[in-house]
Amino acid sequence: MKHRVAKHGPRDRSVEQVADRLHSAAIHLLRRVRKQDTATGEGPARLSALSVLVFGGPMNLGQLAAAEQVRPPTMTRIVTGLEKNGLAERVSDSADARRVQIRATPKGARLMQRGRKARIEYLARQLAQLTRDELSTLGEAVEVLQRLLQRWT
Amino acid sequence: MKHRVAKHGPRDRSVEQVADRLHSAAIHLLRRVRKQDTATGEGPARLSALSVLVFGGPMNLGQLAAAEQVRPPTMTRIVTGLEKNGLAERVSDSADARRVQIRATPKGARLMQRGRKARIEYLARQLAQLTRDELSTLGEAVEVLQRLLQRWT
DNA sequence: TATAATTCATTAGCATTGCTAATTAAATAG
DNA sequence: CTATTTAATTAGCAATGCTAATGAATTATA
Repeated sequence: MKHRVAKHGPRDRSVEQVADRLHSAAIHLLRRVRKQDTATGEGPARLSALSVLVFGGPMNLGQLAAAEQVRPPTMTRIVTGLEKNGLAERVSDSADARRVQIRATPKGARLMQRGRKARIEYLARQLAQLTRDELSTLGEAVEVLQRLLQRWT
Repeated sequence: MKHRVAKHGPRDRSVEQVADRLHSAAIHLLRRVRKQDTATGEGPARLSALSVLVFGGPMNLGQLAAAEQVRPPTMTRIVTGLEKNGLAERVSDSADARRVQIRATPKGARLMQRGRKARIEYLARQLAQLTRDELSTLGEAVEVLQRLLQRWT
């Protein structure tokens, strides 16, 4: 027990410190990057859903809602907005008439690629200020995060 | 020139790769953490503004709007909401009657501390799955990010 | 098979949060 | 003393989140 306690105390504090800073950094990072996205003329929810459609392929409304961690009525409205702007379309499911397949249109895919490009280039311009070591650390950390997010409960 | 190009090509691709993944990871991280915050009964904009007040001290509405990167009318409404719930209050500025000082109430400070605690503990529980090395990498990366965000243009 | 229960999407209605334009009140400049 | 500028607010629009209720289709069951 003793060595467990001795290991746990400092470890936990460090974990919480990282957690706190990570949270803060994520907020401030996204707040800045988001401004780039306004150039597309679409809101964040639509862009995020469109991104899932473009990079993940067509899916049902319910699946899309789950992927975006949003309730179905919310996703209904997001998809309606995307459809209105010609970025996605509803396709009726032949097997089950209750379901609706949602898929990105070519226009939607183009907008997504463009927006993604602008966003990443903007971020990359900022990251270019880092030293090679710092960038390398950041790269490793992002991979750690990706793995963590995959098995997140 | 030649060695610059040789260094630049691969470097840029890597920067963009990190940028892309960083963006995605930040989005998904916050999306999950945000759900914890709903337990406070306050929306994200109010919690974020309250956080600035609690940890940064009282300030004018305009300053608060700038700190939160929103327009003054938006902040007016956020402050009104906080005030309605007894979490912050408006204090008239003695020097300049156009200005309004906003400050967190004790209740607001308590809610903030509690919310922050819950949020960080939640995040920390997830981070606790990481190895010591992974956590250390993440810790370093977060510091890199913090420095970068400070000198962000 | 006929009916009951479930599932998927939508509609309706509410609250929050972002914006711009216009307004009000106060301070400052000319 | 008037004109301009500045700080905050009000008014009004759009996007995004929610729950509850509805409609339509599928699946389970009596």
